Amino acid sequence: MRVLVIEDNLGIQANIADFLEPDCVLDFAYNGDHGLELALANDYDVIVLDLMLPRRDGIGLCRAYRSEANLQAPILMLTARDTLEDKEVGFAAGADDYLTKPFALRELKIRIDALAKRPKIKNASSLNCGDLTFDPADNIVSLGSSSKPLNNKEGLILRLLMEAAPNAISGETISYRIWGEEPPNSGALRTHIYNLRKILSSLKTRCEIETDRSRGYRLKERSFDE
Amino acid sequence: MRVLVIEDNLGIQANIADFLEPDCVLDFAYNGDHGLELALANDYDVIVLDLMLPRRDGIGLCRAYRSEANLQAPILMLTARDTLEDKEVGFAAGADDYLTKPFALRELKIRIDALAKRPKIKNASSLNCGDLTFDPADNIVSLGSSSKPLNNKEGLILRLLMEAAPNAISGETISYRIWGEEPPNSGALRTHIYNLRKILSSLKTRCEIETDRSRGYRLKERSFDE
DNA sequence: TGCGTTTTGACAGTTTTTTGACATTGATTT
DNA sequence: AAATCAATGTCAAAAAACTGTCAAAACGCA
Repeated sequence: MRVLVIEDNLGIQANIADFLEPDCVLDFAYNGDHGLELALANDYDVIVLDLMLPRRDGIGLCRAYRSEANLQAPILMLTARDTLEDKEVGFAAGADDYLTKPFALRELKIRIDALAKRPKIKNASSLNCGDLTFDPADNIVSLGSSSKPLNNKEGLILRLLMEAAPNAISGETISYRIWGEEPPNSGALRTHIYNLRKILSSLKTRCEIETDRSRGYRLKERSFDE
Repeated sequence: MRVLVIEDNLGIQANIADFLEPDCVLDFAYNGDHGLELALANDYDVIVLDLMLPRRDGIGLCRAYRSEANLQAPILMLTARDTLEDKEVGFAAGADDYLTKPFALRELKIRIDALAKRPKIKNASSLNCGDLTFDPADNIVSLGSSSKPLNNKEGLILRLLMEAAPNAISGETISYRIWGEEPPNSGALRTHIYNLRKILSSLKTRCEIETDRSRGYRLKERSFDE
């Protein structure tokens, strides 16, 4: 079972780690931004979310996750706030369970197990931009009736481009989202972009990958006069 | 939203009714037998279950429901018992949430709403995909009159594939669901898929296990022209 | 022990991913 | 305007990863 714990208090973190570690693979995030990033990038069975976080508020994180994530893991909120209003806000933001501090670790464990049992919700998964459609579930780009399968990396890159569109996304960001801390040490990304472009143009789409020199890439619909 | 409330205390019942009635269609059961009967016969969005019941204990009811119901509604347990052991027993019996008396009606409402959001689990006794039928109870796949028994692992894998169909399910996920944290350290899964394929093709089914390279396997019905 | 189940390990074939060498581009400096 | 430099495009080929195949070994149980 994979669990993401977004909690800045190191003591609580350590407790949770000790208690859950035998049964779970745990990832930790120490602030909201990092937490959201991990949550979106990976497929967890449960997300444990403290509401008091540096960098990004837990409620906001939860909302953002619910609206952006493709595969929705259940979220268990953890907080010292225990008024009904707080709970209402938490559940309204998309929580699935709510535990107030101090709590027993065993109860946390029990509730995590219960949450993990329920099936995950899939968000409507297909993306589009201009005349193009991309379905990350099966890595297929299509324009009307014609379509092409992408391989894994190409799919990831196109997904990032589509999610970012019409803004540019930096090569560094793409690289980090795909490879994490250790990207290949040569211009692999360049090659993938090159291949993606070939595939897109073979589809005769009006979308193309623009490069914004030294800033990144952008997926854009060509205007008629080009 | 349809909610079944299994609760013998008339006062609590009335309170719940008053509070939830505007948003929910409520059914009430006053004892365990009646509760189980209603639960199995109807399709509720949530079941609120008091644990102290005449005629049939709530825990037993919950277990019975989980093993017998085809469409599994989430169960919220309601009880005065608040020790961790009680909660453990409750969740182990199949509860999805657990609220101890006395509780605020608003909190009950909030949690009911949260539970209702999640999709219900299907407990279909037999699965099918295209022309194939698989009965997980006795591990037999069949197509019309011809059928083949599967061994344990093959059955588990076919079940996962059928549940996921028509989507792909990753090798990692299958592996985790079958072996947990410690999968065999060699390509056992590959071998099982290989054998499953042989069995399927011996049945002359139009379903086949497609592989989605680097993303997993998918059970798919061949189209006519293939 | 014997038998069915499950895992292992080796190999081959395929696809994906990375590498590296070189060309091109655009901005900046001289 | 020419020279320069970093960023990017292009492409083929090497490397790595993934998958299918199958026989044999290990396991678990009656």
